[in-house]
Amino acid sequence: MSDGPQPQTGQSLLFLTDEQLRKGIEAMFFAYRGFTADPDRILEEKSYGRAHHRAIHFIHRNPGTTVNNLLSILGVTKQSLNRVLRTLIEDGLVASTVGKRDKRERHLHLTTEGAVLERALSDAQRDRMRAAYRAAGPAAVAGFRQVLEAMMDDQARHHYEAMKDVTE
Amino acid sequence: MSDGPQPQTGQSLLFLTDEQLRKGIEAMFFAYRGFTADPDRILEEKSYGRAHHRAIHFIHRNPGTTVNNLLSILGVTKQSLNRVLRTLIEDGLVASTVGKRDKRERHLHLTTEGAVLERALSDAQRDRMRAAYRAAGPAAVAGFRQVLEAMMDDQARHHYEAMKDVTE
DNA sequence: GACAATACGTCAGCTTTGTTGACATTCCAA
DNA sequence: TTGGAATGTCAACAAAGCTGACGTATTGTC
Repeated sequence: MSDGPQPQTGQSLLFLTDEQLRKGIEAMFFAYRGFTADPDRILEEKSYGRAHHRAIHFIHRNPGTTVNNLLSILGVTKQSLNRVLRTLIEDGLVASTVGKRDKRERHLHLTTEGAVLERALSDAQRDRMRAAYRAAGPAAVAGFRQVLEAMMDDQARHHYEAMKDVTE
Repeated sequence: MSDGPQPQTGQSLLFLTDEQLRKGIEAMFFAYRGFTADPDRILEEKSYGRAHHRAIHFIHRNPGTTVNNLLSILGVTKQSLNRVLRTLIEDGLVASTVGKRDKRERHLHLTTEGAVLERALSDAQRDRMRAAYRAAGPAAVAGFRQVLEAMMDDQARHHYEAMKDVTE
């Protein structure tokens, strides 16, 4: 209602029609499938799943993170994360060390072997992302990131921003 | 390695660094969670899942589609789709009619009740998408769509484009 | 020192949604 | 007309999410 066709200055609001939004929705669906396809192939060989990938990715990004912190980043229950984490630790990809200051905490790191898998998964996913970025160009990429950030929940955006400035 | 800092003409290739790509990957992950959050809440009340949402969405977009066609759009096995479809048919949201020309085929439509749920889900998802679009602006939206399209598999892009011109 | 709160791990059981394999029906072409 | 291909259904199983309950070690507080 509030977005009726008010004659707008120059740049019209045509990009906010239901039809345009629907296409955006479908683009997200199809693109996300492409986004996960390449790592999925690698994971399948090792009989891991997407959950393992997510854990590995964020442990890599936040080395030494605690289980609780990882939980809130991933937005799953601890039972669910624990199952994944246990297999990764058993398989020697992730190391869990007792906290120095607080001995209740476990700090998570990738082992050398874990870092190898992380690199393989990351490379596969980045290759596709790079091709898409290159095809679309820098201006499109900026817009892409802007829209995605606006689509996040507040909590997710917080995590996202927190990791942003690791290397910036 | 291949994207070392080669001095580029004007517009640098800084947006293709591993770090930038990694942020794009994380943006996709967090944004997709937001993207599905609102419909998920509605679905939970009716004890349906995301798979039901996808089926309803694409049946709405391609009324009269066959099971096989829906299969190739959704990219799952027919057994998986069948379970979802069966509950939707039992619950009276989807109508399945035997094909006239080919009696092996089943043509799928939303019932009135199905269309009501589709609308509710669609509205919820579009609201978030609209807010993100509005916040980012038309230029960003164009870039967003460009990058997503470039990220799709060929087959997905084909389906995406095929549905594009329904109303254009 | 007693006791509540925190961080983590685990067990049991359930749901959704993906998989493979077997099977019925229908169409088409040799 | 008959055998193979295509379409869709049923059965059983696996991955990965969830809730709830409980145990243990540690921390911090009264």
